[in-house]
Amino acid sequence: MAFFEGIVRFHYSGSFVGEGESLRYENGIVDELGIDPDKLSKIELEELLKDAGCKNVLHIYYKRPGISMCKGLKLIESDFDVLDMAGELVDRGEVDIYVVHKVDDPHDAVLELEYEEVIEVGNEAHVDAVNDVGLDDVNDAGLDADTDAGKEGGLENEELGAGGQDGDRNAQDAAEIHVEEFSNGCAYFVPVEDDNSGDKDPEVKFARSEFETVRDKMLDEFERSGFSLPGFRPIDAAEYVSGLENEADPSNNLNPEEPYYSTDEVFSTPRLSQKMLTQLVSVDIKRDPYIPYIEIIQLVSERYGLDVELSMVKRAKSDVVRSVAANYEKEFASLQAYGEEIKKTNMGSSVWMQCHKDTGASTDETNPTNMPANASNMPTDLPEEVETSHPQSSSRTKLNPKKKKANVAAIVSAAMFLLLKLLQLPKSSQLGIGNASFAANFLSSNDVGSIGNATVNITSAQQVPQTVPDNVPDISKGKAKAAAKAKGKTKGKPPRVAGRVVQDGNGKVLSTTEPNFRTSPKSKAKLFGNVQGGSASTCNTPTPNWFETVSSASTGGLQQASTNNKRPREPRGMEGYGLYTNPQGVEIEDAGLITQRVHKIVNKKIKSSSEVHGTQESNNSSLTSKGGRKAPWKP
DNA sequence: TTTGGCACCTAGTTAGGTTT
DNA sequence: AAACCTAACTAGGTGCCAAA
Repeated sequence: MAFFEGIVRFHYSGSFVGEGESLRYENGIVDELGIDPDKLSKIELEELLKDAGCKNVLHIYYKRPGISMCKGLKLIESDFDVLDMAGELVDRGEVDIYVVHKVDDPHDAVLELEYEEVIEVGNEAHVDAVNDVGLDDVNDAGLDADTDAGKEGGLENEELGAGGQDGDRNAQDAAEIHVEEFSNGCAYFVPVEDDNSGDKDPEVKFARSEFETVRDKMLDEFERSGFSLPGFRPIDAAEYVSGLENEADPSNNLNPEEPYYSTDEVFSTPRLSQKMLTQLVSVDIKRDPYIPYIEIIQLVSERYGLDVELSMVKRAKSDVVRSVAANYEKEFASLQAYGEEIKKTNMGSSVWMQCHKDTGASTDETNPTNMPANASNMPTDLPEEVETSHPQSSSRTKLNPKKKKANVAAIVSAAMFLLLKLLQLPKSSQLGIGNASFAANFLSSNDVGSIGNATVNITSAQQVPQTVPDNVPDISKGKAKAAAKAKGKTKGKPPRVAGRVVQDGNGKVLSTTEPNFRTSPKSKAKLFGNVQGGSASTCNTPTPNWFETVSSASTGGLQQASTNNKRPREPRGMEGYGLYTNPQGVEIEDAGLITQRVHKIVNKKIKSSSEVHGTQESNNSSLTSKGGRKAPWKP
């Protein structure tokens, strides 16, 4: 039940006319609805309009109350805009929404597209008309229409309504202007037709012939539409197979009201290429790199009315992510120069950089950092090679290729880096919703031929605030609570990482101890296979010195890795803790809750007959060697 | 060359069982 | 009841191939 409903006034089926302060929306229908601002979303808005019979929606604007039409219109592009609008609705109690419709006639749409191409070659005469056709480039900053096409042509569009434009001009008007321009010297073609350079080059020659084909088809298209242009080549009826005769002359159509759809490859609806899709969704993917494919498909469907295949979406997303990563690399590469510049231009500045390498060394020697990276303590006595995955990356990517190998020291170094980053947070800091995790796959083989992999996850837990901060808008509190609730669903109490961090008063890390990864003897046995009592895997890698097993509460000795002699419960269980102290040694806070989970999933090529850990310790992967699902295990 | 479809593979989550 | 674990599941990435 809504506690508050604001009045939302929908204006649709009309169009913007006038200019400047006299800009207005005319010939439209107005519907008023009482709406709970908390329930507003872009999809909800579109649904409401759809229910009202409002079709061909191109753009939705809302007008900020109390501000004139020409300055107060804001384009609704995402839920963020809707949130802004909801804020206005709460403040003012009402808000106006204006709908700009698409051009109905497909012919007009074609002309509109082609018309913009004319602008790209710098024909100033058309700039105003573009805005008339569909408010395409009206933005939210006072409707300053600044088109990319206009920019390329060295033009700058005038503010909507302030440039002598007739808002009620329709696409046909635009097309006529377009045609006039063509008949007056065929501006689109002249630069190419007059260019005789490179005639001897076969590629240029071929390109010219292609151009002529395109030009002729385009002229044919105009002819069908009743336009007479210089250079027109009459359509050869022989080119058309039976059933397409009517296309040669629109007047022969049985139903003149029926819109003409060309089957011409140039003017028919172009196929949405993967590259185009990449452009369409790149903003959304950059905004949320973890956006699921299905959401992208829905988004494209809702926003553009296009159905796209999953594999296309996959590739598009992949391209965007790759391009972003490339940018990161460039930016990272310039960090040092940036730091030098800061020191040079701002005397007295200090620049600290913490670098992490994928090689064995964990720090760059040139780094003047006071954050100990413990490179010298990095263990090097772990199993041979590991595969790595990037923190917070859920899957293998091209940037983290399957075959990429790094030594164990690098893995632990990376884990350390993550841990230090976590501990480095000031007392009041939160990582936000979500886990930061690091995973390493240990590929272990040994002389009896078993091959396995283990995953070590170091996960920051409970980083979601228990209470929603006051500065979080009401509208998002529910989501934050839901996320917090969802995070809290993790079962059991995972083991912890122990470490000591000394901070200064500003939360800056002065020193740390190397964290000890503590886990049960059984898990240790599974990882390293050298504990008395046998092991799940039969590899005999020495236990690294950083890997600490929990001692017995009664004997103080190490526990046996055996299901019939399990580690007894201790008051602190297996919990480690992170201790924050100030330089005087006074505890600041319990860093805790940086957890480690150790799993082992072993794909044994030769199954051992002595699986000492019983049913729970089954080392069979749930996957077959072919990647399929195995039948559920039954005792 | 692009796209769709598929197989294969990996990572992360969680329900529910087992052990202590 | 807590700690720990596995199986089942979902989501996603990569490579290959055939068709357009």
